[in-house]
Amino acid sequence: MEAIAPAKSLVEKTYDALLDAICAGEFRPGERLGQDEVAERLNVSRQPVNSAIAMLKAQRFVIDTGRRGVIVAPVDRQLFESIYQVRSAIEPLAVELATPRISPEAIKRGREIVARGTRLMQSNDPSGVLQADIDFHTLIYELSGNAIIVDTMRLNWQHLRRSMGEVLRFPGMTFQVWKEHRAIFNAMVSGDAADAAAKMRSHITEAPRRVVREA
Amino acid sequence: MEAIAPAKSLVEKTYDALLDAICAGEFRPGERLGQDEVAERLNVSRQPVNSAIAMLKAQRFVIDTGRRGVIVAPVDRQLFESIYQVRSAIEPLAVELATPRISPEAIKRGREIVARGTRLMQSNDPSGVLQADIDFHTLIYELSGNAIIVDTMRLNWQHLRRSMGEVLRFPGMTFQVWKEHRAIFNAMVSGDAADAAAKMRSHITEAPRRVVREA
DNA sequence: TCTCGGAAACTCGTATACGAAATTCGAAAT
DNA sequence: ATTTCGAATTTCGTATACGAGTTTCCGAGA
Repeated sequence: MEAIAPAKSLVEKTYDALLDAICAGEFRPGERLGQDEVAERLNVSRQPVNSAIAMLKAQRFVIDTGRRGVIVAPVDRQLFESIYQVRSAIEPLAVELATPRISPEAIKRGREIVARGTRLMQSNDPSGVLQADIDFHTLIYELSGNAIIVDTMRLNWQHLRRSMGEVLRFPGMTFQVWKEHRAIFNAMVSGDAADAAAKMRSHITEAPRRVVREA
Repeated sequence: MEAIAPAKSLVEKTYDALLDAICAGEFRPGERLGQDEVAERLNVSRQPVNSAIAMLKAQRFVIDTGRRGVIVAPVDRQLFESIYQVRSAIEPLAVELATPRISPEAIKRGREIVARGTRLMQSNDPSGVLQADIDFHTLIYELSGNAIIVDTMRLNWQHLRRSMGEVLRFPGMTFQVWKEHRAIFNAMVSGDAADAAAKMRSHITEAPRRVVREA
């Protein structure tokens, strides 16, 4: 029952590869992204690379220097804070919308994610925990039935991956967070949307305080 | 004191032209968008058109048919509702953030927009009123100092333009709305962020009820 | 040694070319 | 008249080519 593979174009593959490389920190902030260089690395012509970079530019992952191509955008504390401000408003909404739409399969999947996150916490696997964090929140976005939330937050999480890659300790990297995830999800399962949303609100509001703060 | 013109590339110009044409309803939903056709119409080669369409695809303004190019996305009531759900969360936040950052020039500009919107209401100019509506909310996004809000809502308003182009009466097309705008802005000017945010919340929550509802 | 000028090399944006997939259209068969 | 099969046409995705603007580099002059 796999959704049919849409046969990605080279532009899409290039975009995905670049975005992932940037967010995983394989390209350093400020580093120049040459089209020839990327094209050779991915074994495509410059044409798909040019298109992909245009999209990354519109999404603030790279910056146009005006003269010779683009550079990887610096990791911006302002952007990080902007995203958390937005999350403080969007996440509780997503929970409200998702709670009455939760399904047995979703419950199963949610519990699996919480268990996985908690387990990876114990085995001290930062990137695994981050992925579980993303998965947990993305599950809620998808359950919300709101396509705008899904799309918007997908991009925002990519930005967050960058910020969190810089510091080893990130908001999801504590036991407290996974206790909160569990509590939020339990409230959702029990159908108490208001309680779940309130728990989510404080979850997000407290999260940035847990990050090491630096200019 | 004009910001220097960034010398837009053909890709950007093509993207802007296509987006505006789609949102203004010049291309009908479901209509095929041929690259050659667009290229000729804008006097550019297919290359910038291809890039621009790739971006529009990622932003849901056009849909890939898989076989021969793309079609203009149908105006989707679900999308409209999703955006209003998001706005119900984002707009009050934007007001909270913007209120303590308001400047004398911003006050001047805000009053000008409200006056213009009210005036165009009276002269029965729907597209002018819509533009004033967009301007009013965009001013608040910009004052919020939150780049994510600015970027996200710019795209969302383009989607809304499409929805509202379908129905002659849209949420901004009533006197009540402009009375509310004025009240919100006055609360912001007086520095009462909580009151302004509350007023904005009900402004957004009530708005969709004012639109003619149709499948 | 340091500065300056200009030529060579690089890199990007855009145009054009090419191959593959899909659609269209017409002719032959029923 | 209708259906079917395949060749011609259309159109896209991607590669390659080209022109313009920048940067780099090196040698001449101070």
